[in-house]
Amino acid sequence: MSLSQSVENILKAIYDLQLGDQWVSTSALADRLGQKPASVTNMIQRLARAKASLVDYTPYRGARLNPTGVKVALEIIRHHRLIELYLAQTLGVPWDRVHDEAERLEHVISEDLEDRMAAALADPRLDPHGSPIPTKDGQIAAVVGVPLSEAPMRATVRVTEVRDEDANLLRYLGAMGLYPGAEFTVTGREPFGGSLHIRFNDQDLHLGEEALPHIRVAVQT
Amino acid sequence: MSLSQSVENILKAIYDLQLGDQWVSTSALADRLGQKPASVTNMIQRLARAKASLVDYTPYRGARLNPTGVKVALEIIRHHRLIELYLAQTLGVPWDRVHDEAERLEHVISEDLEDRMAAALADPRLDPHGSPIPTKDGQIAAVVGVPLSEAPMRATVRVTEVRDEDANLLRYLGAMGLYPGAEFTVTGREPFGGSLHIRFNDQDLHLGEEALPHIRVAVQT
DNA sequence: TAAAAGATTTAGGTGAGACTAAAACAGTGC
DNA sequence: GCACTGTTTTAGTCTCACCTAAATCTTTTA
Repeated sequence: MSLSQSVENILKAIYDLQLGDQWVSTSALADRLGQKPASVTNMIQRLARAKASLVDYTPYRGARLNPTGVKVALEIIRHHRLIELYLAQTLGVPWDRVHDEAERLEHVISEDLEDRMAAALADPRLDPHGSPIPTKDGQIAAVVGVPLSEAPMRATVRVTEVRDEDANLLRYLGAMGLYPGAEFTVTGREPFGGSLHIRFNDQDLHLGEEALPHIRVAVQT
Repeated sequence: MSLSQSVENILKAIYDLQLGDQWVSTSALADRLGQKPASVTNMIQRLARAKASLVDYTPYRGARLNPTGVKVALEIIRHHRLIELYLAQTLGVPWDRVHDEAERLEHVISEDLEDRMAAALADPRLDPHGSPIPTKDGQIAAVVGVPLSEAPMRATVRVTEVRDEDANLLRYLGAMGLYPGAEFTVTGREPFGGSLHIRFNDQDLHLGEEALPHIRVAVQT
């Protein structure tokens, strides 16, 4: 039961976009995958009427993963995040580049290689962006922290996760040393739009509004 | 100028089968690639009439790489062999399994990753099977040694290379410790067929005729 | 509540990469 | 030098993964 890269990518996209047991629209998927909605509809329909189906599909509602689909998606995400951490840790690939590399590698590594990387990293729980790595048996830790946009004013917070898709943001944060684990204080918020001023490491930084949903923080007590 | 995996594979196959500037037949390529001759003809024709052509093709004669094609093929082979060595050395993948893994990975690693692996291995010259790794600028060392079938009787020889495609042979040789660098003596040859008896490490081993062309040795003076 | 706006699907098309069956060609043997 | 044999190409078909344009459905709004 080996899947094409296209299928693996669409499963991953559904997993990422699905909230609870809600449906994911074809246009949201098309957006995420950089394809046209009609193309996604087509793929999803083929996927849904395959024998060993992984997704449920209702016309005009959208798609969602069934339990088997979730398991498969988590396997792919495990590959992705293990590879990211391996590349960062062992080969020194900067954290803003590991995503693109993992995006291609995740589809072609064997289970054996997965196991060897995991062992070399001593069964890690988090990737370089702070995202949890699913276990081999398909468990995934709950998300920690809240989006930075919801952090209270003047609070001291610790970065728990930075979403890995936006290489520019990662480069910017990385240059500042603002990795998961770093602590900073929320010093101000623009009245409209909501971009944020923070104090980190004796520097005042400004985070644009579009960056905030990509950053999760835990408010320190 | 990024090539599909199918195209990369066919270029590699032509490189492997091409002797000097001779033509490689479509059926030989089909054999090597596990496809039908008609499929190969089709692919080659498309390849040959592409603008930036990498292969010459003459109907009923076959295909061969032009200088640009050779350069591209060597880049892919560099990827393949670097990956093999990296997996063996760094992750402990046994030498009979690195080939299959590299076969998939070679098409998806970035130049940056190639460089990082090469640096981690201190710019290696040979892969785990003793095959030369092309340099980044497309040079490749000459083959060392002769096929074991041509080794003289009672000679002491040193293994220089074992072709990586036959996992069973690699497993057998590996179990004996017979890696590149190992020395043994040719003790006997079967009159017909030509399978070989050797003495290595105080053991008498028997190598079937089909194994001999896959093993290259340097005769010790 | 009906029409407009927006989202989604259907219909039809393309190119890559494979296949089979049939036709064309090349090399050999008489 | 011609027929036979085996190789190679041509012709036609299939699936996958995308696309555009047109039709259909859903939701919003007047």
